[in-house]
This record gives sequence, structure tokens and C-alpha cells, in this order.
Amino acid sequence: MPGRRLDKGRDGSRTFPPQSCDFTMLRTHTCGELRSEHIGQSVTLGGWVQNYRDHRGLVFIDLRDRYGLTQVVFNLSHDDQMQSVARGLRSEDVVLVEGEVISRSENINPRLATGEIEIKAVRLDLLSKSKTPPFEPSTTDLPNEELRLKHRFLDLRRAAVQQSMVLRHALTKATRNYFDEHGFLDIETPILGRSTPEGARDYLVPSRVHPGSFFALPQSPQIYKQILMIAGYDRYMQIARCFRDEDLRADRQPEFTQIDVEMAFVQRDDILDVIDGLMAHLVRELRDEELALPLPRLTHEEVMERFGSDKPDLRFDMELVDIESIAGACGFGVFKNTIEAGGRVRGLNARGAAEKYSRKMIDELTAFVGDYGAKGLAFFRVGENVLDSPIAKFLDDQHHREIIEALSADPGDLLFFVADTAAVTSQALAALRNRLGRELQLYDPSELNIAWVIDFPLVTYNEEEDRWDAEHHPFCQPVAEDVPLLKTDPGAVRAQSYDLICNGYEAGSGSIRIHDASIQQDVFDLMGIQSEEAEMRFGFLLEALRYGAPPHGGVALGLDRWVMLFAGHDNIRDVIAFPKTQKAADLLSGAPSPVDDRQLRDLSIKTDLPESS
RNA sequence: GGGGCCGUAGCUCAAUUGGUUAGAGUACCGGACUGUCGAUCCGGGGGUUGCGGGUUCAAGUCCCGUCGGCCUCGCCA
Repeated sequence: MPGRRLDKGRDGSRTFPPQSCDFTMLRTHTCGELRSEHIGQSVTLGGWVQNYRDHRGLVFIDLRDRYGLTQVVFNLSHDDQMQSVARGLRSEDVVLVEGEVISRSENINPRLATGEIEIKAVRLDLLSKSKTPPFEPSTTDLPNEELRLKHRFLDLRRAAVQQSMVLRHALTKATRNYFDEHGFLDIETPILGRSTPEGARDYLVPSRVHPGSFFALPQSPQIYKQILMIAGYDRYMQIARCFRDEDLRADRQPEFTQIDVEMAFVQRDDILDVIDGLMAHLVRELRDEELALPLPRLTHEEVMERFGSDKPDLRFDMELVDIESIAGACGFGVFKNTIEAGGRVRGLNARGAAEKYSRKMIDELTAFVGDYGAKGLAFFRVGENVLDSPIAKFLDDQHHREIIEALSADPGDLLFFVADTAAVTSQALAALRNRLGRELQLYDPSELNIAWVIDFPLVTYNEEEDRWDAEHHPFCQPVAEDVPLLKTDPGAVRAQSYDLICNGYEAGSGSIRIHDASIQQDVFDLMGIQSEEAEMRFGFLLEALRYGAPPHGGVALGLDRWVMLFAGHDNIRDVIAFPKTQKAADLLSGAPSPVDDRQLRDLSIKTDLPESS
């Protein structure tokens, strides 16, 4: 079958098979289909009126469907009745037009894929009159997002949104094909499940027949897919909807979709290899490019040191540099005191940026890193063997030269430093690095830079609760040689876990799971989960583990994020047909909404609202 | 829960330091027009400046609150 790849039409619309009108009785062709080879044919098109140009005796309309745009011409000399209907057509009316494909001869429109022809109408059916739309799908300056979401049925008519939906379909299809070819079974898991208090806040669904009890919508199919491994379904995949009741971001929706994968009788690298293959497959299918494999595998320790982030944007360098020895010895109190207090002084070099950032802009950057806990942002403009800065006077010439050398700086460079705890220097400088990379245009925005981050810590210490919390989740297998450290130095234990990162986004995450009940018990102990409690929360998994569990592991990729990345967007609402707002509302349907008292009574639920409502 | 930006005609935006009757483009309505393709030309209607309160002789503009949208910190095993 030809044309498996996406093909971009001259008018920017994407065509995607099937292009023809199979299974359609009302139409003979789509609005993106007709070319000069069809001249002379009698055809019927259906679509939405995108634009009209009324010359009284001669009326043109641009007829649109999701395949493209075709011009239709109505001629007065032909049919009075039809002409008066044609003159009344307005944006978004739905019509069926029968006519002859004719050449546009000298009036060809080169900007339209169908621009060599037009339809000379002999019959016009106005199937559905449209109200005047609040915005037109063809608009170039987009209305505000609230309006777009309220009238999502209009927004979805926009070519750009339709392209995203087609891309999403193509990505999903290519993913299923890939896993199918490698023997994976697509198995569905429950949407109504059991609440597990760990992790994100659950969306709850009350049970009518069990008053006072609730289902939880899945945060992910994690436990079910592990049980499938124990049950012998050794290669599982699912395009799974997940739900998390946490605050939203540009790349986070309360319901989202994961490409969920799990395999048995595997080690970490088997999983990484499978996903490497998937990414290469997707890049080939969707971009017609070859991805170099294996994807880079960087340790968590390394990326935190080099970039200050566990999901660095690897499209550009500008790595973090530690200047502890200089800072500790210099005369600048903030630096010196930070080192003496066990903190860190790290910085980065914005090459050639000395003249691009005014003092005022640097003040703005200082406020920016403040959001990440940095109490200040030291900066130096680099000259010949000398640094220019309000704090330059606290450093002697030797220190100037050492800093220049440490950051391999050249005249005209702009250096930034943060002195604080290790965590704050990481967070602040990672955020600064991303911002500078964008502002200085250090990368090609169309590039996809994909890599693995491996060897995450198994647990991190939770100061507030005075306990160790799972970095990934409580079923994650420690690295074998680190197991003895579980009881002596938990913070040093590495997990057999991995994140797939792309352009600064976490776009996938997974691990090898614990399949040994005694190690699982050690991990629960470490996290302060008593066995009784563990039985209560995860008992059905623990019980399953006691009946013959193969070694297994898996990964979940964020489908919405991948579509966003492939589409070149910067928020996932653009690649979701019916997304929710930041307050988790659907402006189209009005969800969530109050319900009848009757419904609440059936569910044995009483509401207790704050005074104001 | 915290910080930031935004809200003016159906839509996109403008409105000097707080100062005359809140403007423009587009959309819409009426008219003209047989080769347009962002059609063109003539004419017309259209405003509780998100909502509530306050300051002031005077508020789209300043202050407080509130609602909504977006970005973000916390949060998201």
C-alpha cells in the first residue's frame, strides 16, 4: 500500500490515506483530491463553506473538509434558483455540491493543492446552515484559548489541529504495529480500580452497591501489568488512559495517555533496546529520518552534575561547572561561606551573551532563579583575562583567570553562578540553562534529542515525614550490588530504573520490578510501610508474587507528550481533542458539574461545601 | 496553597499623566459588481470596558475583592 507516510499538501494540509471516498454515498470525492487529471468528470463534494466571494452573477466558494480545499463556482446564467442560494452561503454552512471539474486555465491558484481546477456547480444542497461562528477555522490570529475550548468543535476544524490529530493517530498506529510485530499482546486493564494511597491524588468513583466505598481511576496500570507478567503474558502493551488529580501544567492533564509496556524474563537493557527500536520506528514512520541507536544512556549522577536536571535538554551544551576550589578560596563572602557551610558554587557560560543581556535583563534572570530558591545570581562579563562585575572587586586577578579557565570563557561571554545547597544550584541553574538556551537560540527547535537517564536513586529522604520515599515507585528493583546498602546507606542505593527524555521533557519512565518477596519486604521496611499496611494496600500484588513471579520490568511513555514533541508544540492541550483547562474543567461540556440530589442519595453521599458556595 | 501575565464590539487589538461622544481591522446586515481566491467599492448596526466594591470633580486606566484563561513554584510514587 503506497503512501504510508504523511504527505504535506501544497496548501499546508496533510493528506492521509484513505484519500478516496470509500463507504460514502453522498460524495464522490474529497475536497483535497481533485487535480487536472479529473477535468471533465462529474463529481459531488461535501464540506463546509470556508469563504465566499460574491460577484452577483458569479459566486465563488472555498469548500473545505479535512482533506483540503476546493473552489466551487456558481454562474448566474446557469440557474437562478441555485444562484440565489449560493449568494446566501456563509462561513461554516454545510453543503453538497454537484458539478463538473473544469480547468482554471489562466486563473490557477498555486497556493492550493487543488488550485489547477474548480467545480462548475450544477446542483447545490444547503444541508445545514451555520450560525455566525465566533471565530473561523481559517483565522490566522487565534482567539483566546477559553473561546477555542468552549467552541472546540470549531477549533477542531482548524487545519493545524487536524494535523495534530492525524499525527496522533499515526503515532498510535505505528506504536501498535511495532509492538504487534514483536509479539506483544494488547490487554486492557480496569478503569475502576482500587485506591492506593501512595503517589498522586486519586480520582474517586463512589460505589452504589457498596455505600461508603469508592473505586479509584488508575494513575497507571502498574500493578495490573505486573500481575499479567506473573500470569505469564510475558509481552504486554496497552495504550492506557491514566488519571491523576494534581495541579496542571502545560505538559500535564488530569487524564492522559500512556504507552504502557511490560516484559518478563528480561533485564534492564532488554527494555531499553525494545524502546530504542520503538523510537527509531516512530522517527522513521513520522519524520522519515533514521535515529542513531542505541540511544545515549546517561546516569542520573552524571546528568545532575553536568546539567542540574534529571531531564536535561540535550540539544545544546552550556554545561554546569563547579568552582568549589576557587569559591572556597576567594574573597567573596557569599561564595566562601557557601562552601564552608557544605554548599556548592556552580555556574554556566552563556557564550557571546555579554552584550545581549543588560543589567535590567540580568535582574530579571535573578528574580527568575529566585523562583527555584536561589537567593542570588552572580554574573561576570568576560574581558581579556579579566571579569567585569559588581563583585569582581572581591576576587583577585588570579581568581579571575581561574574562573575564565574553569568555564573555558572567551571575551564577550557572560558567566552566571549560583551559590547554595546542591539541590538549589541544580534546580536554579537547570532552569536558567533552559531559558538561556531558548533565548539565545542555541538549538534547532525541530530537532528531537532523545536519551535515557538510568540509575536513579531508589529512594529519597522525606524531611517532613522523616522517612525514605520511593523515587519511582515501591516495586522498583535495586541494582544488585547495592542491595546490601539498603540497611546501611539507603540514599546510595541505585534503582534499576530509567527515564526516557526528549528536549527537556520526561517522556517515559520505567524500571525492573522486584519479583522477590523478601527484597520487596526490605524495601517496604525502608519506606516505613508496615507489613500489615503493605498487605492492605498492595496485598493482591504481594499475594500474586508468592505464586511464581518471573523477573520482569517495563516502561510507560507519555503518549500526549510524544505527540506534542513530534508536532513541535509546547503544550499537550494542542494534541488532545477535548482537553481540560488548568482548573481541570471541560469548557465544552461544562464538566465537572453538580448532580441531582437523587444521584447523591443513591450513592449515600452528602456534600459539605465551604460557606462561599 | 503561593507568584506572574491577561480579560475593552462576535473576534483580534488600540485608547497619552486619571479628562470630550471608548476607536481601528475583521466578522455581521443592506446595496453595487461575471474571474475572484485575505475579492473590491458604498452604506449601516453593534459596547454593563469580566463581575462587585472603593478612591476621585472625573476610572477602561488607580486600589481592594471576586470569577475565568494562560505560565509557573509547591504538588505530580
